[in-house]
Amino acid sequence: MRQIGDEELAVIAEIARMYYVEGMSQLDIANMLFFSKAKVSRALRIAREEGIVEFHINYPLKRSMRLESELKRRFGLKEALVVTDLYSSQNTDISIKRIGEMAASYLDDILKDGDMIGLSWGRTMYQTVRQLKPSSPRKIQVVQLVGNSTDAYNSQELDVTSLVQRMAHTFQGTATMLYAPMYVNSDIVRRELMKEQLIQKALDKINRVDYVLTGIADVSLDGSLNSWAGYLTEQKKRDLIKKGAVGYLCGYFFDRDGNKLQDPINDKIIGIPFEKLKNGPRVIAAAGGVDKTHAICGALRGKLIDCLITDSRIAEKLVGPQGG
Amino acid sequence: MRQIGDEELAVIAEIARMYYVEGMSQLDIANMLFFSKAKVSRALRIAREEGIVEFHINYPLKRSMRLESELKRRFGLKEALVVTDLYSSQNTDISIKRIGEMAASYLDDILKDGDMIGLSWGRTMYQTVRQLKPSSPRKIQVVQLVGNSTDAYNSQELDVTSLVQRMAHTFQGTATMLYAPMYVNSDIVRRELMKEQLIQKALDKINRVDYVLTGIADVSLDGSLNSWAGYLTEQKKRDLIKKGAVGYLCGYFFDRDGNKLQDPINDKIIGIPFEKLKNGPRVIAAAGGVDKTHAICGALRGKLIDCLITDSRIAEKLVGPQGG
DNA sequence: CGAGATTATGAAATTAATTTCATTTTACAG
DNA sequence: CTGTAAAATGAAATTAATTTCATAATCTCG
Repeated sequence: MRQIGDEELAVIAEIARMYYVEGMSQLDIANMLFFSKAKVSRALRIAREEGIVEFHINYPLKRSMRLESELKRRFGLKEALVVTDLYSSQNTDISIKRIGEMAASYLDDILKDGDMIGLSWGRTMYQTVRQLKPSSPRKIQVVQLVGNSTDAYNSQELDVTSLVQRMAHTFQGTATMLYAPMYVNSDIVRRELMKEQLIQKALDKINRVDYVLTGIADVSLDGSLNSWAGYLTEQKKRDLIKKGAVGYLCGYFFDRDGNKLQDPINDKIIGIPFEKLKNGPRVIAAAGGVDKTHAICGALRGKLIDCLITDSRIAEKLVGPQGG
Repeated sequence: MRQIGDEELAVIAEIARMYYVEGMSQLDIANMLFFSKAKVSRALRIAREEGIVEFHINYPLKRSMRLESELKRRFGLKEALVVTDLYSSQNTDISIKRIGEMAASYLDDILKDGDMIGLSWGRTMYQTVRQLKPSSPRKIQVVQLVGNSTDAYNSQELDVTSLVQRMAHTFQGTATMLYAPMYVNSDIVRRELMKEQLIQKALDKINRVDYVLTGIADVSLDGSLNSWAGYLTEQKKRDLIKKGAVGYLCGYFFDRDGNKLQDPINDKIIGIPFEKLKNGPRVIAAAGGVDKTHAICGALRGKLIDCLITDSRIAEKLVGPQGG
């Protein structure tokens, strides 16, 4: 993508301010700054694309009580939050933003002084952390649940470590990082690494978290394929799917019944133990997007999660006749 | 103004989300919700007007170092912050928002644990407090500098007390309120009131603040006239202007040299003593808008303030040949 | 330096958003 | 119930924003 200079960015920001904040017309802006109308229009597009201008809706997201109680009943969930729209968006990014907003407000509701919460990685986690607006600060402990993935889609911000630190900072709590890669191939190296003081201490904290906050990824040939690039080969993915993988959560691939998949990759993880997910902390999964139904359904059937935050489109499918 | 129902508000919020957040066209939204295009367009107007959608520009405001140092030199200010535009907005509300944004970021820079800051009232104060985004919490003490004005333009949010509480809450500091009217006509009543424990304690704190944060209002026949309505009669204003009043700050009317105006109204105040402004705390004044130049100039000449936060249009006039 | 490719530009064409205006619906006093 | 005023509505006209397209500027690599 094309690079935008600093000076240019300032002009774009100014144009965005004039248009959105001041409500000037593009024509007036163009005349004032001696630009063509086209240039102003293009500047505004860049402002939106680059996040120079952000839109915020001061109105709470709508929830569907019907779907929430149906989900709870059907899958024995302790809690369910279903974000509804008046229409159904087909855009994954937007679903994820909305689910993240809902998750952020839920966390603000439930977290209390002294709580320990473990964080996983992914776009939904990023959107959740980004949108946290604590109504009051809390001395929570935020713990990194899994090691760092190779490059977290090449973005600093999506990195687990950053998320953990950001969340801790937002609540004015403390952050505990797990300074290790998510997967370590050599058994010997992994075992030794896990004995290191620093790692050991983090793993110990992971075992004591009150809450686990994670996303759920779907494993399919199309789907979120691209996101995984650079860190899971196309071949390996096909292999996993053949073995029955439908979803992925906290580093583990699981099948349609939510069982940990029999594959070496699932034993190379540095992070929260799989069994710990099923008993112990309250596992909050925030997940949505174009089609994560199978993945979420697997996680639900395997009782991997206690609280699901999703959107109405997915919830409808989950409670539908073929759902449970 | 017309009343908008709750259900309708939800629809408007949803439309705003679809248009601004998701980037859908108004036509698509109209088709999806079975509305006319006109209705969607009107809903979006309401969303903007009612603040259901808010625009945020992720780019720092530009400052003019030239004007800042010139102001400091010319008026012996300890500090000056000048917000610049690529163009000159004629809209007072927007100037005030921008100055408030700058003031908010300045406060985040300077306030330290244990600092005591006194707050005055007005639209600029409101915009400042609203836009505070502490980079870290601080145990500051926020003190109400003047009593409550009769109705603060009929708006709860603009009320000094609310501002003080909100600022304290934002920084996670403490709030000290001055539970009294700003002006008390009867000398006896005023003196007795000031002896009350609660008031006395507040006044005592006021005398010990490290910073004073205030706006500056201009006193002129047109100008911000309307804002003062209900609390200063047209006749009284004419009278004050005849006596030489050009500006107003922390409850006091002052003349073009920044001297406290000789008028009974200036002795009926419950709040920070006038002399205290000139020696003691660092007085930070945030002020701008269509024409506050005379008022600000008076305050500067009288050395009523130590730090001025304003916009480039006013700063240019202040440093211009006729300025000092 | 220069040929080819890439990117930037603004006038004009197209598409989208807003406003007008005539009509319908709703609110409400009698 | 009326009758009247006020508010809401959508088709059409107007105005605003975006995209296209032809051209100009800039960058890239031999």
